[in-house]
Amino acid sequence: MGALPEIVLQKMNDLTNNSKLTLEDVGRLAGVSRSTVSRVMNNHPYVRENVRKRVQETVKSTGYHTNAAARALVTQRSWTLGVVLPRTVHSFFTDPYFPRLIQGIAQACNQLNYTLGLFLISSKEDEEKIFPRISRRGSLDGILFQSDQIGDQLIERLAGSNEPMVIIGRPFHDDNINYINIDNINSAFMAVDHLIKLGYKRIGAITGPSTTTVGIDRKEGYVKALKNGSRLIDESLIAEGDFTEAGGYKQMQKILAAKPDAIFSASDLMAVGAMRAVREAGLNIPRDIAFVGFDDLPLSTPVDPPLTTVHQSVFEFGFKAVEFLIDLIEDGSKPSRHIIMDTELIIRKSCGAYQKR
Amino acid sequence: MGALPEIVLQKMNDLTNNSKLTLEDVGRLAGVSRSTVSRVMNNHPYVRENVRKRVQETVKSTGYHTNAAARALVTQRSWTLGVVLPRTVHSFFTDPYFPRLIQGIAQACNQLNYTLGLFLISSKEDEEKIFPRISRRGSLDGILFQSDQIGDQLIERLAGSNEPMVIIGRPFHDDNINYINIDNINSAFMAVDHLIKLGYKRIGAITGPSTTTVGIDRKEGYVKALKNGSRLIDESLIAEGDFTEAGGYKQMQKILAAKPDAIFSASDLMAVGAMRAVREAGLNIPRDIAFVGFDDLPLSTPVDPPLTTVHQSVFEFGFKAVEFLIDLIEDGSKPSRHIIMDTELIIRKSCGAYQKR
DNA sequence: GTGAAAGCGCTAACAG
DNA sequence: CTGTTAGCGCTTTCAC
Repeated sequence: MGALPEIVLQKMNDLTNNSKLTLEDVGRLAGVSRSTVSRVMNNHPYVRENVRKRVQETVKSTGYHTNAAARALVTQRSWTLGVVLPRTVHSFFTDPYFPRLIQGIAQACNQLNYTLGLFLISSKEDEEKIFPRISRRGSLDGILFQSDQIGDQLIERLAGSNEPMVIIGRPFHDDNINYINIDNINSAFMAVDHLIKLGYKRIGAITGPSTTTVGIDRKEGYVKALKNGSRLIDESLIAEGDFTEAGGYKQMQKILAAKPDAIFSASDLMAVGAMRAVREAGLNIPRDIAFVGFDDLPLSTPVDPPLTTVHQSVFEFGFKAVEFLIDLIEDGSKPSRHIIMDTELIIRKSCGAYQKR
Repeated sequence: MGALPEIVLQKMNDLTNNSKLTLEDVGRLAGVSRSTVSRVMNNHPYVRENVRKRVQETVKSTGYHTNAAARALVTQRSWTLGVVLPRTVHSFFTDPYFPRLIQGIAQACNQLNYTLGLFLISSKEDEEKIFPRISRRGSLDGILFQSDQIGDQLIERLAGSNEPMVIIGRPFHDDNINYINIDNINSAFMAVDHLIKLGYKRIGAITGPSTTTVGIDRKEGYVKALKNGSRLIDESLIAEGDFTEAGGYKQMQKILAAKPDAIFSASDLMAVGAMRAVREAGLNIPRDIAFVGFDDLPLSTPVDPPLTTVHQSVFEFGFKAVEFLIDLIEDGSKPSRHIIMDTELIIRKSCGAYQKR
C-alpha cells in the first residue's frame, strides 16, 4: 500500500464508503482500463497474471461489485429465474410440498448462479399486476410455473410470450409445452394395485380436485387398477378432496357409509385427515380400514400407524426443473420435451401388508 | 387500423413476434419520439390526450413492455426486494412460520409493485455465492433478513454494505439496525403468568435454541414470570428444544422426570411433540399437565386438546416488514427504528382454564 | 407538449 | 495482452 499516493487512498476511502464504484473507477485505481477490469471480473483469459492480481486486489480492497442492471442490459441476461405459484394453490402453507419444492429450486439456483424470483399469486388483481413483471423482457431469463387448475389462462398467456418456460406438473394442454412431472397415473395404479393384491375388496379413494391434472391423473390410476383387477367402480367409495387435512377428514366421513376396507388417498395430508375420521368412528387402521397415501414428505407430526405411500422426490423435482429451464435458456431452439421423474411405493404399516403375512 | 400503411402493419407483426420492441420502435409506429412513449409508460402529465391514447393503443397492440434492466440502470432502482433466510433455519419446511411469513411478504410486494427475490441459504458455500448477489448494487433495492443465530456474520457484512435492510426478529447487536419484532419477553411472560394465575406449581419450559434471540427472549419471559410469581427456577423443568416437533417430544421426555404440572412451549410445533410424549406416558392434558404454546399458526393437523397459545400475526409481520423496508428505501436518511408488533394470549382448552372454573 | 441528446455502467468487438 | 469505442434501452434535462 505504501506505493499509492495519498490522494488515491483518499479516493478509495470515499469510494468504499459511498460504494458507488464503477469499472472505470476501479480501472483508474489499478492503473488499467475498464475493459481489463471487466475481463478480470468475468474470468476471461488473456490478462497478464500480475495485472490480474493487481486488479483483483483493488477490487477486493474497494469492495467493488458488478452492477447487475448494466450487465443485464448489455448481455440480455438477468441471471434470474421466476417461479410462479398460481392463486388456486391454497395449500401453500399447510402442505409441505411447496416449501420443499422451493427448497429444491432455491438450491439449484444457488449452485447454478441464478437468482430466484418468487411470484405468489393470491388474487385476480395480483395476476394482472404480476403478469407484466414476469413477461417483461430483461427481468427474467425463464419461468417455472406450478401447474394448477386446468385451463389456466395465465399459463396460456405466458406460453404465448415465448419465453423459456417449464411447467411443474402436467399442463392441461401439453402441445408444445415443456414440463416436468411424475407419472401420476401409474404411480396411483401401483398403490391401488398393492391394495388389491393384499386382498382388499372395497377400496375407496379420496381424490384431488377434478379441476387439476394431478387430481385427474391419480384418480385415473385408481380406476385403472380396479378395472385391471376386474373390480367394479363404486362411486359411493370415491370422494373429491382438496389436498388439505380438513378435506380428507370431511370426505372420509362421507365414504365411511359405504363401508370401505381400504382407502387410497391422493395425498398424505388428506390421508392424515381421513385417518382421523376413521379413528373417531372407532375403527382401527389397518385392521378395519387400510390406507395408502401419496407424497411421502415429512409432515410436521408423525403419522400413526406409519403410512404406506407413493414416494416422490420433491426436492429433486424442483432441482431438475431448474436444470431443465436453464437448458432451455441456453438453447431455445429445442423442440418441447417432457421429463418424467421416478416414484416408488414405500410399504409401511398402514396398508396392513405386515399383518397379512 | 385502415389508416396504417401495409408496411407498418408488417413491421408490427415482425415486432410482435420476436417481441424485441424498444421505445424507439413503438414511437416510430405511433408517430412520436421515444421520449413521449416513455412519458406515457410512466404516466407523466404533459402529454396531449389524443397522443397518449394513440401511444397506449400501439403499446397494447404490439405487446410492448418496458425493459427492466435498462430502466433499472438509469433510475438506479430495481424494484426488487431480497428476502434472506439464513442456513441455520432448518425448520423451513416443517414449521408453517416461514411459508406464512413469505406469504405476507409476497402479498405486500405484489401490492406495492415490487418483485420478491428469495435467497435460501443452505450451506457456507451458498452464503459465499449469494453474498455478492445480494449486496451487488443494481439488483436489489433493499433486504429483508430473517434473524437467526446470534453473531450471524452475514448480517454484519450486509449491515456494513449500508443498503436499506430490515431484520425480521431481534438481531443480537441492535445498535443502529432496523428491525421488526414482537415483544417475545412480555409475550412469554403473559403466557407463563397465565399458568401461574391458574394455580400451577411446577411449570416447566421447552425453550428455543439458546443461540437465537427468539429462544433467549422467550425463556427470559418465562423466568421473569416465575420470579414475578415468587417461584424458584428449577433447571430440571427446563429443556432446550429446536423448534421441531421431534425436538419437543424429546425434551418433554426429559422434563417428565421432574414431574411438571404445566408446560410453556416456545412454539406450538414443539408443544405438539411434547403433548405426544405426555400422552405416551399415559398422562392427560390438561388434567395432569397443562400446556401453553406460542405462534398460533394453523398446523397441518388440528391439535387435541386445542392449544392455549400466544398469537402472533405472522402474515402481517411479513407485510409490515416490507412496508418498513420500502419506507427506508424511499428515505434512507432516517435514524434506525424498531417496530414491535402486538401479540395476544388465546385461551383454549390445553391450559385447563375451563376446567378450573 | 414534444423532441434531441446525454448518459446510467457494462460487455464485446476491433485495433494495435 | 490491453485500450478504445460503440452501443444495450431507458429516463431526464434542456431547448423549442
